[in-house]
Amino acid sequence: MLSKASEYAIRALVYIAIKNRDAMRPGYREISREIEAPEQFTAKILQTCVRKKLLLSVRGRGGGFFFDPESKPLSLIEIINAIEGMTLFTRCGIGLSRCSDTAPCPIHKEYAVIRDRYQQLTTNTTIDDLADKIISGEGVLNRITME
Amino acid sequence: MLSKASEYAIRALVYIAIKNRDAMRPGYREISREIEAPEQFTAKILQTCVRKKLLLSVRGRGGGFFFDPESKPLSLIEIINAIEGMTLFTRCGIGLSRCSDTAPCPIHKEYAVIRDRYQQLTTNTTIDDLADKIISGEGVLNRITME
DNA sequence: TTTTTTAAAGACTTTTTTGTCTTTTTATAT
DNA sequence: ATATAAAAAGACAAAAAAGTCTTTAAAAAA
Ligand code: FES
Ligand code: FES
Repeated sequence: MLSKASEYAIRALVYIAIKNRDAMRPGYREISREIEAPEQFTAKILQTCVRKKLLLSVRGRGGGFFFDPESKPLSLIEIINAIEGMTLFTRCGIGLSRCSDTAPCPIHKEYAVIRDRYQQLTTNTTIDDLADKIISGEGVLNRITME
Repeated sequence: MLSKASEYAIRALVYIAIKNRDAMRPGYREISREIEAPEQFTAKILQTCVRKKLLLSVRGRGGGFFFDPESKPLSLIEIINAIEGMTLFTRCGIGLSRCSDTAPCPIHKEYAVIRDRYQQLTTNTTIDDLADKIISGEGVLNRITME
């Protein structure tokens, strides 16, 4: 399971990508409101993303967060790695100090398949992919308007 | 990712199952040593398992932990549920306050497949299955002896 | 009955994660 | 220039998870 920080990061970056398409640069207040995340915690997580070069920001009036239009599509795994590292994808399923093909734990074979599929999913899915789904109405980023 | 407590619980119960086959009832000192887990923390987790009726124990000389030979095979998901609950299997992949098929987040479809496979794995795998693999040499429970 | 061995119980501590608050810096608008 | 609006920075606080310590209860052996 992802950390809350990673979850907030993904939701925030998707929201930013969506607004960027309309040439807008949202601030952390707006972002945190729209993704239902704590304001200052969201700000801190976005700072981390900027420091790790996943995202750009400008300060002062009219400032906010935005993506470099030149940069290549951002995969979810890059965000996860920036926020919490890669342990989710390398750790043993029952907590042995390391995962090993040659000295596997008793669920290694089955667990590794699932863990690898999750890694593939996060590697092959980009922020833009998710933004597309929100725009097309196939998905939502919050639980503000309920069915 | 499982909590450390769940990981220790699974390893501990597998070890107990193995020893029980030789009519032995290990104590938490032995168990924690063999699964490389903190002694008192292991004891606390085993207490929880006993309280939740996953396991039996006897105090005093010659006492220790053991399974009721009458009880049905114990699946990993029952242990996980006892220790940390079911949120791993019900939670939204990007942290929306609830997961929903009708108002899905943008990775719901793909994520739910993986999450459900993990649920199936933990539902269909029993402590005895894992004990079998240790006994047959197909798997290990610690990293004490390394290749 | 006393000693020994074991789990149970619960208070306590430490570490990690999550979250908040205040001040500083930077950019823009007036 | 000054005021305003925004992110950056960093100290701080709260909550959760992980782990430890001490005492109590129970069972069996001596
Ligand atoms: S050794 Fe446990 S998952 Fe690989
Ligand atoms: S709504 Fe996000 S995984 Fe189901």
